[in-house]
Amino acid sequence: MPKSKRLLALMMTVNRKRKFTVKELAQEFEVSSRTILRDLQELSELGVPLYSEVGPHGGYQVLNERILPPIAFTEEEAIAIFFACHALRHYACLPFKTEASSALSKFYNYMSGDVRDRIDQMKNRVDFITPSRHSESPHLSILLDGAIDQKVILIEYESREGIASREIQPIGIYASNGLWYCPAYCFLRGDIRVFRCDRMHSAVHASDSSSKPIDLRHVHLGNREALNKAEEEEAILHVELSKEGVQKCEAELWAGSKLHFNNDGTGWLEGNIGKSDIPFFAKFVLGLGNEATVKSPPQLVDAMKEMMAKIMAKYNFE
Amino acid sequence: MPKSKRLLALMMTVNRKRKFTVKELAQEFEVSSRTILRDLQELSELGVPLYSEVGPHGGYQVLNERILPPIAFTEEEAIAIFFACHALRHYACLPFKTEASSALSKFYNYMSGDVRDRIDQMKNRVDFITPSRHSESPHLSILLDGAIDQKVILIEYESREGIASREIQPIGIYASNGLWYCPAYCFLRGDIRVFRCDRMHSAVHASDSSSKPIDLRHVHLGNREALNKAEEEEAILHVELSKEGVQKCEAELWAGSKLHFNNDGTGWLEGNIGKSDIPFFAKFVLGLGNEATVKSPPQLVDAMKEMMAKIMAKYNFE
DNA sequence: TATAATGGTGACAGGAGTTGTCATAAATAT
DNA sequence: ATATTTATGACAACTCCTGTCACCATTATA
Repeated sequence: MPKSKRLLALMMTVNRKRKFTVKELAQEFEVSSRTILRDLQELSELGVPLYSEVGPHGGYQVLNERILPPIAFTEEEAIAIFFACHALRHYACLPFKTEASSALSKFYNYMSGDVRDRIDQMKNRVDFITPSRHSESPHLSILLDGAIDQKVILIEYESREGIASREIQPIGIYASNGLWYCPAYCFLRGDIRVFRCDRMHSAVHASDSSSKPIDLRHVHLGNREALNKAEEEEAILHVELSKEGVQKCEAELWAGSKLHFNNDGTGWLEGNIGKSDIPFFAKFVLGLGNEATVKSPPQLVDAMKEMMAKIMAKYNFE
Repeated sequence: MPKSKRLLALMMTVNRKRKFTVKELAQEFEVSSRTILRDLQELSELGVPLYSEVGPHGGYQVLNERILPPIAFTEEEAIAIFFACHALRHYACLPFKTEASSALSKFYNYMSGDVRDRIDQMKNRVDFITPSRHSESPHLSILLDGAIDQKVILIEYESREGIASREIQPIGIYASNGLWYCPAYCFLRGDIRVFRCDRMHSAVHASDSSSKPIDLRHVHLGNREALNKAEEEEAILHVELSKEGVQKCEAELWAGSKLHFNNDGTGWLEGNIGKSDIPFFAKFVLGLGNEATVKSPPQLVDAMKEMMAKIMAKYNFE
């Protein structure tokens, strides 16, 4: 193999096996150790962060960083990647240790001149907005670890009733509307619940004397909904929606599976809801104003009336 | 210069000048044309999409794609980039011609094994969710072009009053909550307005006999708000919020500048609003239920009462 | 139609750069 | 001590890279 090709191949190999010896590579590439040594020095000069230790159990290592081999991106692709990463700046917290901005600036700097110009032109003209949040979610990494490695996490969680300790086994984390959520198996309830990450005052690996992890490897963000136990008494939700009502509902995550469309843009919500969720839906439907008409359950209409009565009362007497 | 280094340098040069002749490069690199020809063939084999035309004014060209030189990313950075791009899959429409998925799969495939494993582990455990929308926004590219090149765009826009033609000069586009918006100077109103891109039934460059572009180069997504003319009669909004109310308001884009916090997590909304926006705020505050108390303006309270009366009526007589 | 500009290919000799071998050194784990 | 491993220099052998030349094909332009 000619040297120019060997160097590129070496670059990939070296990234694959992060630790290796000169001899090993020499055999793999069918050249002498001396040659590999010379090659590694060249890679080093090209920017591959190599580190070596002499002695038994010594050898070469690639530090921290990985070299991405030359990749062909179309201009559009490069720009799409840029703005996707750019969008992450709206998040106060991310589950990755690094800031996305460091990756972004590397990417930007390596881009050829005209793509960079194009990006500069677009920078203030395109954005993916996420509401920026007041509250922080510092425990994302540990929750994600727990989800990947099937570990039990002990959290202090602030719910409406106050702060309490809970043992949970995370299924994953997701950001929606600028807030981080963590669906997890709750050992207290014996079921899957969604927790808001910014309401966790602390989160640690629950190692000693605590609940044993259960097998949730097959449960992930994509399929967790199907697994919710239906313990609670349910009611059938049926709400007719105007066109504007449909558009507002599309913004709601929970509505995804319940929302149906007519051809003219109007639609309706239909599905089972827990009776304990009725206050939530009452507020929501009230916010839709005249764009929604509740057909069922009657309890929901009652809840709305009650809520309106309270509001009325507030403004009449204040 | 040894060949291995020349190839890398050539890769960059070729990306910089997208069109070039063999002779040109031969002089630049101080080698013969024959060598350059051989080198270019090798680059081609390495994946650089080169295209050549013979004859006068012919020469080499790099097609569409650019080669990113080898970049060193830390594992965390690579992962952050991956998930940022991954998040774009929630969007039905993007202003980039390419799908983000093609860039993503390239990126993924070139990644070294263990980073890929790590990503696979995280794939179903981390997500940035954006509500997926029913409506399409096919005119994003043309709007973005208009914003960058200061062009007037003729759109057919569906507002509450029906469909009408309008001439606008876009300032930029942004996605929020899965919907695309386009702040633009509206020649009809003589002011900056925000349009929803999915309500544009068509969008074309307005070339003939139409309004001339005005100079909006200094106006962009970051500063457009300061430039809104305050023509309309305004009212002072003041709404007190419970803790839960604050959290709901944080999700609203418009609330950013109006939302204030108390130390205990409660807060209030304060700021000027146009009187024509009162119906909007009425619905919004109603959706907050008991979590909000309107202090001002009185017209807002009236609007809420009226709305509640309508809703009440609906359920009493149906 | 001729001409010049451009890419494309094959052959070949000379030589630049690459390679393997050997010697030697230094560090370190067992 | 000994084995393992990186590190460096020198030098001959030799690979493969390079330039030159010859020739062809295509195409814009005079």
